[in-house]
Amino acid sequence: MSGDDSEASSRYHHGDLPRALKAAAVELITEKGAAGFSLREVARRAGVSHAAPTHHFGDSAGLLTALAEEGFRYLYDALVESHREATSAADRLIRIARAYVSVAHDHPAHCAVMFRADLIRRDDPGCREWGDKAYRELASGLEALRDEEQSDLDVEEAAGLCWSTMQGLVVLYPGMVEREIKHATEAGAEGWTPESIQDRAARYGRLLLTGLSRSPGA
Amino acid sequence: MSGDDSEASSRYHHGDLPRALKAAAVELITEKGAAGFSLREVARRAGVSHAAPTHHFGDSAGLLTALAEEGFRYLYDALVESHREATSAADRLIRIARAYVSVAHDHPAHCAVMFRADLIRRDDPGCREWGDKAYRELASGLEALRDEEQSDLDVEEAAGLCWSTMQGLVVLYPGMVEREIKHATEAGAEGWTPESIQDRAARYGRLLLTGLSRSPGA
DNA sequence: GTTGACAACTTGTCATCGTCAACTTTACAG
DNA sequence: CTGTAAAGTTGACGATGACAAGTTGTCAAC
Repeated sequence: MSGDDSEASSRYHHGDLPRALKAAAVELITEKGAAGFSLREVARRAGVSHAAPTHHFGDSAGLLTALAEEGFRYLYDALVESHREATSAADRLIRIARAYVSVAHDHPAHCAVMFRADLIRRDDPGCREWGDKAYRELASGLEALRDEEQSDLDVEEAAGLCWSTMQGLVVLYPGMVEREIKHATEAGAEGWTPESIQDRAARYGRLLLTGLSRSPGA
Repeated sequence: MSGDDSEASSRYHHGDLPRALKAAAVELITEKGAAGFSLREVARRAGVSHAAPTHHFGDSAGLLTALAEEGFRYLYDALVESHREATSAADRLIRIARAYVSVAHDHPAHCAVMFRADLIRRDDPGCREWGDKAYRELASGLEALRDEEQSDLDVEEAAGLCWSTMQGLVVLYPGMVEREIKHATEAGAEGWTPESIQDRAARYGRLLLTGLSRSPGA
């Protein structure tokens, strides 16, 4: 009746356990990476017994799938914002690149599982829905680019290229999703700030733009 | 003295266990993905006890690191071959793209661990050595491109872009390293053959080439 | 306002996993 | 023949994911 914990409503036994579990999972993955994830540890951090998550997410793939869905939602939101703020099609491509890196930086734990088919259920309805929406948002930005500047752009092809490049960038460079080999830098892994990777993403976007703006069917 | 098993020499107790373990690991990862990997299962498939791998690889990260090193070696070899067969700098970039996809297709298990900092020891000397060699081979191809066609190409930048794009391509498209969400295809995951992905990689290479061949500092 | 039913959560168990320590077997040097 | 070290085995420990069964809280119906 009176003893509310902090924020969540008193609809359930212990407040909003699903949310608490997802938060704990994010925290754990951020700390130890996707391989360090453990359902029991998540439950422990949420202050519940080791079997509590079962009733909300089924198994560990269920929890991680929920995280992936959330991640795609973040990506979708960021892309929509890019779309909204862009002043030209060219500007939009660069903003898309920055958006991708922003999401990876702001939500590393989500990104660490979003593309891991071995950890999540990629055919989950919600996960698919938001993933598709994010991809379609990217494609629509490229359609605008085609309409404004170039008529012979293969949108599907270009979207695949952009998606792949940004995904590779995020996976490959240190400090983003999980620390990674630093072949591309040789000089050292330090010196990679979120801003520098953002800038790199923007330059890549520009390079892609240049390539996409010429006749692709050469 | 006389009872050789099949191929390996009789130098050790049971032939060439390290090789047998790596082969079993490749088989297991190919079947069940990187997350389905288990040291004990590998030992089981190699016909030895669960603790045998310890004496050769230390722990599971040791075995996977050895696999990653092997994978980088495959990549290096493929890139060297691309370099050798190329008739022009432009042709080289396309061949590099194809090479990357070939390695991912021929050695999916290796590629599934090569970029997984949470599973391998990225600072392992051998792993670093071959990874660096592969990257430098890519960079040298781009240097040739710069020298032959364009003088103001930022090689480091271009190499990063190519590396990221190919990595993303390999990770993202179904049937390659591990089956993945298929946002980029929507129509369905079927219809993705190794050849079609190879062609896609080549087209991406061409697009990148177009972008890289113009002044990057626009 | 008592009862009953269901959701939320707990406790206990099982097979499996990675890692460690101790033991056994084989190869080879002296 | 003997001793030593590498190669491989057995056994054990704590931790994990999944499952089964029990417990607690909540809310609707009467």
